[in-house]
Amino acid sequence: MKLATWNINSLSVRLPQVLDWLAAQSASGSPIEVLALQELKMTDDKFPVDAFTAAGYCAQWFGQKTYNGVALLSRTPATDVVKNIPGFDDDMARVIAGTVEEVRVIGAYFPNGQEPGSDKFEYKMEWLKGLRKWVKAELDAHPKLVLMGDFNITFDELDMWDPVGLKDTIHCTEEERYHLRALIALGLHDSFRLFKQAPKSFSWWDYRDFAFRRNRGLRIDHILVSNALKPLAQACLVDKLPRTNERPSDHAPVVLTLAA
DNA sequence: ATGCCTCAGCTCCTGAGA
Repeated sequence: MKLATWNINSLSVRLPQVLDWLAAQSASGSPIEVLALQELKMTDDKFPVDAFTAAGYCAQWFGQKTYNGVALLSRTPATDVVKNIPGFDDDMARVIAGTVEEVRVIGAYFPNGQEPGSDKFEYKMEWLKGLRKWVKAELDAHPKLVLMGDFNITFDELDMWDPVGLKDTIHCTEEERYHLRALIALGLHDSFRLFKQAPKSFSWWDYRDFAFRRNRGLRIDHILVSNALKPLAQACLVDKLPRTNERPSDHAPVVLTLAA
């Protein structure tokens, strides 16, 4: 069973690439069972549900005008769908959760935070606290759980192209990483680091300055698995191929393979 | 310190992203 997360930075622009990628994965013999998308940047009425149905996917979505917006695609229907964090008042569409094949899947677009000390950074910290409280309850109810998405946080220097120059900048501050480790402490694991990875492995590269070609990126898109799922994890990879497309998203998809 | 790029929208500039 393959699960993936991808911040596609406008679904209107990237829909053909998403469909191509899903088709290519299926053609390779192991289709993506669940795909979490972030940054749809569209209202719910614009969501291309027919295109995904035709591609063999069920869809749940939670859109918003201009910014944010998340979706959960799955080959079998998702049940018990939740949008945003229960109990956390939020006017941004950032979270969608559902149960697929007995696995609780949470797809999330974490706040960017803009700059340490800013209002947006404070919002990010409050959002992270709200998320943690809810994920703790979700884990109690669903031991087989995956939390994946665009976290907008690096774990450590391995996730940074320039650990010195980017020290304490947004996505790389101690305060953000504290919250990321607190999520891990609930009983989750960074599936990417369960496996040997090439040095300088990233999931996002700035559009500017030929950052992708120079591999100047960050690893900010993650797939966390619960204790119960950890023994089933077989591989976790960043698929950089879609980042070489014409008009790519600035993020690449991350793919986790779980034993059946 | 800023632009470098990309996207959406109150669209020929601005805000935001990361």
